[in-house]
Amino acid sequence: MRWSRAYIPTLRDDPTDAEAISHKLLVRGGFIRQLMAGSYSLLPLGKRVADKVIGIIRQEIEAIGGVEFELPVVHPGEVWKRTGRWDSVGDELLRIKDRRGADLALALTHEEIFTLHAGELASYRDLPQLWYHFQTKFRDEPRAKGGLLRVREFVMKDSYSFDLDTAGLDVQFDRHFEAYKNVFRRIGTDAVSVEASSGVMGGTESIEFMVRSDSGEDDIAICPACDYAANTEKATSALPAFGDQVWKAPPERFPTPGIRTIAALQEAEGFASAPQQIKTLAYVIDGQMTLLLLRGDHELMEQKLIDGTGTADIRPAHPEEIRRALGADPGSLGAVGVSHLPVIADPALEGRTNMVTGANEDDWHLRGVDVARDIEVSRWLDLRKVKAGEACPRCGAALALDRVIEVGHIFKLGTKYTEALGVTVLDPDGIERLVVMGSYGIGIGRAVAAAVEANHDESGIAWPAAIAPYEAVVTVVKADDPATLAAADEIYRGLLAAGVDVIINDRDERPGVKFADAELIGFPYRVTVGPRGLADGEVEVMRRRGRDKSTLPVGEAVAVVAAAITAERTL
RNA sequence: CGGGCUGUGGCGCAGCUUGGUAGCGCACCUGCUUUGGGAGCAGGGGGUCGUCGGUUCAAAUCCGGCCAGCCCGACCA
Repeated sequence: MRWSRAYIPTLRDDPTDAEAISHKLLVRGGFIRQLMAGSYSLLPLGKRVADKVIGIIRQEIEAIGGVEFELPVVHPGEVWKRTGRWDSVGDELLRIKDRRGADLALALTHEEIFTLHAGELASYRDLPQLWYHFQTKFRDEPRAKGGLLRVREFVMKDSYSFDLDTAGLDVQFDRHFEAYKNVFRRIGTDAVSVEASSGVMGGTESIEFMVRSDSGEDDIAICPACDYAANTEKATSALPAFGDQVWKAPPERFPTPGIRTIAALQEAEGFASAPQQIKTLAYVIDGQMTLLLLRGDHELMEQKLIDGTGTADIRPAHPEEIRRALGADPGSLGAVGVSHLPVIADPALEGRTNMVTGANEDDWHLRGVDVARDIEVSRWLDLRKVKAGEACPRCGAALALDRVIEVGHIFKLGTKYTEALGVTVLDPDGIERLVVMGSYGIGIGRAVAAAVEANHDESGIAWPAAIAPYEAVVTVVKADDPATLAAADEIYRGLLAAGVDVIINDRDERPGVKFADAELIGFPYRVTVGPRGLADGEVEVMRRRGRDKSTLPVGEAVAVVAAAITAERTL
């Protein structure tokens, strides 16, 4: 490609609306432009990178037996109604009507439609199957942000496995796990796999692939000593036993005028350190007011509540509701003596005695509470958010918390969708069996952004060769000098002939501008051809990563660069 | 959805308080000089000031509605 014929609109300044590094660099480098909130056009460079990522994913999924489809983006609402997601998903699903008034939905994901097609499977002999495609999804996120990191419209690779039983699903799941590790390594991200919540997808087990970045929106707990790693939506930790002093008497009321917070109570009373308090939260779950109990210094992780109760219909109770149900305002609540409401308690409270909690009367608290004796717990459920430094549940080492970007997610779906849509096959005994499914996604744009987050420096992006928009740039120092241009052109053609994806910067610009653009865009190799070097029969080769330069005889440049790129391409 | 903020040429911004000929830097075009790390000089092109309405002799500027975008939070496969 000749730069003079390409469309590469680079910008000198960061766009004002960008925060994330990948957002700034992708816009400045001329890879993407925003159309509206959460919606980006890929410019030619962005398209080339995305295509290379797609190519790598395609290779890896084909390698584990995947066959490629392409499913529509506009779906009949009826299918989404049959699986129940028309109602359960909410406003994220963009609904439209056609001219006849029929309900349509924009694809949020493609479980429904792939499962529908799987209805043609008839025999166990047809299984296993592994189907995938690259297709646009639209999710009407309330708040898009971070450039390509969190958008409303995006292309995803999603694959779906169909098996006769869970053993088959396990095999396909494990194969995806390996394939995903390969993909993320090849695109230059050091992705870690973590246990995850399955959210509204349903299913029994799921693993997320995470890339560390301050621009991320998820947190993971990761053990430095063993292989434990989990999304904080799911992570747990081992807590040391708390040495409570025994209090034999029944709970005792004591006045706490004006005290409404755990911190204030800890401040006021020596016997009420935060871990000695019971935090009481009032939530409305599926319309039912419920008390949630946590240790005073612990925080609620709402996703655990959703996963544990099996409903996403949860919200904190309003102050009026609380007053009506308990007779006190938040800050003075407790579960002692409460029998008319369900009480869900975190296991960190199990067996604790001599604790402090609200008395359900403003300005009064109770001390000497024995959880087992004084509180009617209807259900124990891990609800707390893990904190950095707590002990790994497997090996006891201190857990670290990292901010990450979710770049891939694989789910064991089971029969949720095949059951809803009636997808069965006959097994060897002629018995009808529900097909067992898995689903596996990678967001292409997010993977590109994550690769930038992981591969950049102060002057721009430093793409891994495998996904760079071009693997090399030939920079013509003096484009209006025929001899220089001719020499550069010869190297350019030589690289093309050697199979290198190369662009020649033949524009009549000052060298500094061309160097800066090359580094901003992040081509892995730069060959600089100028009159000064040519006078000595030399050109300069610079590797983007590390920016180490070397001077080579003109005649050797093609072979050296081609060899270096060939080696890096397959890393 | 709650809170904060912003819409002025392709990009980044000033002008708005105190109404009166729309301005700066970058980018772009022409010429000359320059050319191995974001050149200099000279000349030039380009803007319904987000949008609709109101106030006024007069609105980028004051008032109101709407729209869009950004940030924090809630939310999120």
